[in-house]
Amino acid sequence: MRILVVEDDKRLAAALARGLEAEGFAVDVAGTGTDGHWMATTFDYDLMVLDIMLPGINGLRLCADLRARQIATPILMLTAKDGELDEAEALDNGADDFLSKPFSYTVLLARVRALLRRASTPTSTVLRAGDIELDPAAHLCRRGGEPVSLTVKEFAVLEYLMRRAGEVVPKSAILEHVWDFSYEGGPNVVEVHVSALRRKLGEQAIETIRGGGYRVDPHGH
Amino acid sequence: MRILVVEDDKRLAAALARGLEAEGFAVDVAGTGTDGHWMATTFDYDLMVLDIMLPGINGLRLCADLRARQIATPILMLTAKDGELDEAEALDNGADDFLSKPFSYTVLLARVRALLRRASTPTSTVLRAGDIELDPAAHLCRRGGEPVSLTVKEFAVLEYLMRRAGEVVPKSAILEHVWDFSYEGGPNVVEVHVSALRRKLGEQAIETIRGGGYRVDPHGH
DNA sequence: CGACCAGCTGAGGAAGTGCTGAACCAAGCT
DNA sequence: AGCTTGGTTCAGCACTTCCTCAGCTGGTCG
Repeated sequence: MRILVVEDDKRLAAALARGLEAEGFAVDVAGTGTDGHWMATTFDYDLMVLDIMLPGINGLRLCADLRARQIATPILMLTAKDGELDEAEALDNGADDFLSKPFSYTVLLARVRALLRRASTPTSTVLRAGDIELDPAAHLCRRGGEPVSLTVKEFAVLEYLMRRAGEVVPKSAILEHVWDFSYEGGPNVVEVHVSALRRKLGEQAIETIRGGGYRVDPHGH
Repeated sequence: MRILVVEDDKRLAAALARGLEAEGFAVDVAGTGTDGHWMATTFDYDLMVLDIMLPGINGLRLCADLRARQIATPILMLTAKDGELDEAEALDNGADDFLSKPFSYTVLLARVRALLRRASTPTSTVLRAGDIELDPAAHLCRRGGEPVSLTVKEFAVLEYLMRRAGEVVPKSAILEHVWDFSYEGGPNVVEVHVSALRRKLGEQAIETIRGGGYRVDPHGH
């Protein structure tokens, strides 16, 4: 899951990024509204956190503009302390939720989770594909009922593939969603992790589409 | 379990804090409605105790506002002596329960426990996971029927993990809920206590998810 | 048929993460 | 006061995880 944070306060931005990364999200940070706009329209995020007060384009404008471009990504707006007006405006401009500063990281995380949950399929927390099931909340993976232990990265890759079960997912997409922006390595990392996953889950768990990417079959081969 | 007490009578507030802390709760105290509002929106509490009469924002307003912000934390309202009106109003404004002054500490504690119980699993006072059972009210822990003596902190950590049985709980979450506001230390404290718990309850009682957090299995491994 | 390209995988190394024993401190008890 | 107990910090250790690299495989196309 990839998140864009647009926030000009460097300390806050860094804290958010660190915290969210610790939860397994891939986080990109933009320091101005203009940068944020560019990144939001250039890459494909699963959620955005926008500060309302920004140099360049402000958060409300940014939000409204993204909506106008049909970008439906959930947006969490950070409003100034006790600015009740801001909050109404945030919602009017297409934000999904707001949070007034100062806020605790835990609250933010809860909101982020709620938004992601609301945005994704509103059913069952367990992902299934063939004889493989994956429970992201419990960090639990089973193959034919037998538990399989996965590392955090492996889990993230598999989760992403399974959320897109049936589709061919290009390596670049996996890279973009599981690794963050600042990662400079090549697509081989993905291959390495897929290889590890296959060792644990069986050859046929993940199909390779040469020149295209990977694919997990929703009904197991 | 972390509790916010908003009470302007310093003596009462201190007494409540001391008492609840002795039970193993992490307690933060606010002396005015305004402070209370800030803390309630900034940190993530498991329960709040609000006095209805407060300088700044009064208890009812505070409560209503928190509900408007989608904060669903259980709220116990302290109403003035025989104010039957207050009680109805408390409930109307989103409080979960009330207690009219003067009250005994024991009664308060019972209500607090009831609210916490209602908020998590909607049944039974005892938490169970595999062969481990935990009775927060009696401060009692058994492993396979055999009593195990736990310190207050150990108990608190285990209780939090067991209320979230099945989920992966990040160390940061444990820190936020078991330690209060003023604690500045790192995540190693959690490791130390988990280590102690494992020594007493067995290696497999608490699972480590590297890079993720800890998890207790509801059915015991 | 042979060169090339995409992808696979084993090895190795560096960094990160977690565990635990020991020391230290504060508070309560005798 | 001394003792005991619980909580915290710290440092060293062990282990895992992740990434890079390089050689390999097998399909594809000139």
